[in-house]
Amino acid sequence: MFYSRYFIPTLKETPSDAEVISHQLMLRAGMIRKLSAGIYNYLPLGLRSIRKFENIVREEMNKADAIEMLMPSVQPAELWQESGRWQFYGKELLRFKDRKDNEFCMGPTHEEVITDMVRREIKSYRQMPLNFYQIQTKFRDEIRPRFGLMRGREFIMKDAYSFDVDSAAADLSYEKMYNAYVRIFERCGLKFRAVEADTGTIGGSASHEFMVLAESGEDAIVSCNACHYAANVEKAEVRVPAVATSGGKLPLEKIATPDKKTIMDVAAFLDMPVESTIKTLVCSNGEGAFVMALLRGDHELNEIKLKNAMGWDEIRMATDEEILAATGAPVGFLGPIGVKVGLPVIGDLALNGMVDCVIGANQIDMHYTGANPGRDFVIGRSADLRNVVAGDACPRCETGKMEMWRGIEVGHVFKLGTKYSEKLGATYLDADGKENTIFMGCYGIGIGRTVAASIEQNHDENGIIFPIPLAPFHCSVVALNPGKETGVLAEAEEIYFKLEQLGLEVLFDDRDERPGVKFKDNDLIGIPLRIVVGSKGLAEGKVELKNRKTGEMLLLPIEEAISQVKQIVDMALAYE
RNA sequence: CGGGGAGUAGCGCAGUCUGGGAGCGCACCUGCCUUGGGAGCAGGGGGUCGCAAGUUCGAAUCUUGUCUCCCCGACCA
Repeated sequence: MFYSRYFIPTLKETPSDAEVISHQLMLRAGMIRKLSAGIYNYLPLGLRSIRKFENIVREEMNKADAIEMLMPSVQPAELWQESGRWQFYGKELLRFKDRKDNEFCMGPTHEEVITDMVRREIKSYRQMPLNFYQIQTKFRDEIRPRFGLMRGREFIMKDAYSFDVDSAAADLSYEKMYNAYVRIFERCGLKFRAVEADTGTIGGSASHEFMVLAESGEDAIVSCNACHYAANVEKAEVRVPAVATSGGKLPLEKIATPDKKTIMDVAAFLDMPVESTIKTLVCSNGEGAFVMALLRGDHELNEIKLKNAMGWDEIRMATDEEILAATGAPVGFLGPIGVKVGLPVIGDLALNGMVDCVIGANQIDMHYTGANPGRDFVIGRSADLRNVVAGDACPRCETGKMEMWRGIEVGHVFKLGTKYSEKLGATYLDADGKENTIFMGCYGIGIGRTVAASIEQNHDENGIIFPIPLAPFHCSVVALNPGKETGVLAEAEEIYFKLEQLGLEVLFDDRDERPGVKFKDNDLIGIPLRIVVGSKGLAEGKVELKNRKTGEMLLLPIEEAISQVKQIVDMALAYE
């Protein structure tokens, strides 16, 4: 590609509304431009990277026996009403009507559409297993789009849906996809973790998220430093603590704690370690049900765990007014002793080993000391309710300690079971002629998000450092002073054609610009390898080869520079 | 949806408090010059000051309304 005839509108200054580094660099490198909140134009350079990733995904999906197809982005409301998600999905689903007043939505995902197709076409166990995928534009009317391609409203996604005769067969399909995902992200040269995850609104029995590790990641994840256990903190299990049954020594005593409403204040006021305090939180399912949750003072409530423990669909912290009504006590001094009858009390597992604690007295400006679970108050039930923290013991192995990371969720695989096939009536006849419900799985990869994540993980002060498999071009040829040194331009052009003949994707910087401008642009847009052709080197028959990632710079004979580029690129693209 | 901030040239911003000429840097165009890390000089083009209404002799500036965008939170594959 001749740079002078291409379109790469780079920016010297950082646009003020870009927060994270990948967003800033994609704008500066001329890869994307914003059209509206969370909606972007993919400029030529950005599209090239996106296509690179799409093709890796496509190859690995095909290898894993998934079949490509394409579904519409506009979907009829009827299907969503049938699955029940027309009500459940909320404002995130962009809805509209056509001229005949029929209702439609922009597809945020395609379980309904694919299941509809399958129920019409699949009648026999002989037709399965099946796995359909597509790479397509989705729309989700996010409350707060941000971070450029990382969380857009319109975005490109690869989604796949598997159909199997039973749960065991579905497990195999799931495993195939999981392995394909590992290959995909390994091929891109990204540092990532596959973690156990909550299934959220999609539902289903099990799921893993694929997380690209990056400081700016929106998710907190943990992994064991000894075994393979890794999970999103939303889901990460706590090792059941050994129960100390020694019992409390101190008597229960009510003490005035004027105005001490937070755990830190109370602990400091009473000169007690925070670990000896119990905090009391009240949550609501939003439909009038409440629960009192007890945690060790320094622990953090995991709302998803509590929601799942209660079997609720929704959860939120209760408001101050609701708490007063439900418990009869003001926020800041809540406790389980003498609480209103009928309010369920659930305690975190960590409480089992605690003795002589500080706990709210359910009365303004009062706390109890010497409180002991079991002796002084009853915990209705015990469950894992808290967030895992770094250094916690691994729930799966004996020796491991948990490490914490930030991650960007780029892929998610779900075992759906029969959730959608049942609602939509997707069934088949087995060998005995008996009707059964199809078992499903669904598998997503954020295409644009992965490209953004790769930038988040690979950049320096000069710009993007693309891994070769995702780079818009493998290498560039920079002709120095082409306007004046016509010999240089001709020689550089020849090198450019030779590289292209080797099957390499080359950006030929033939612009009549000063060298500094070209170097800056080349670094900014993240071309992995750069050959500089100048009159001085040419006098000795040499050109300069620079590696964007390592910064290594070599003065080499022309043919050698060409063969080295070829070799480096081939090595980076090889995968097995 | 709650809290905070911002809309002035393609980008980054000043001007607004205290009403009266629409400005600066980068980018762009022309010429000269320069050519290994975003050069220099000279000349030039480009803006309904987000939109609407109001106050005023006069509004980017004051008032009211409205739209959009950004940040934090809640929410969210």
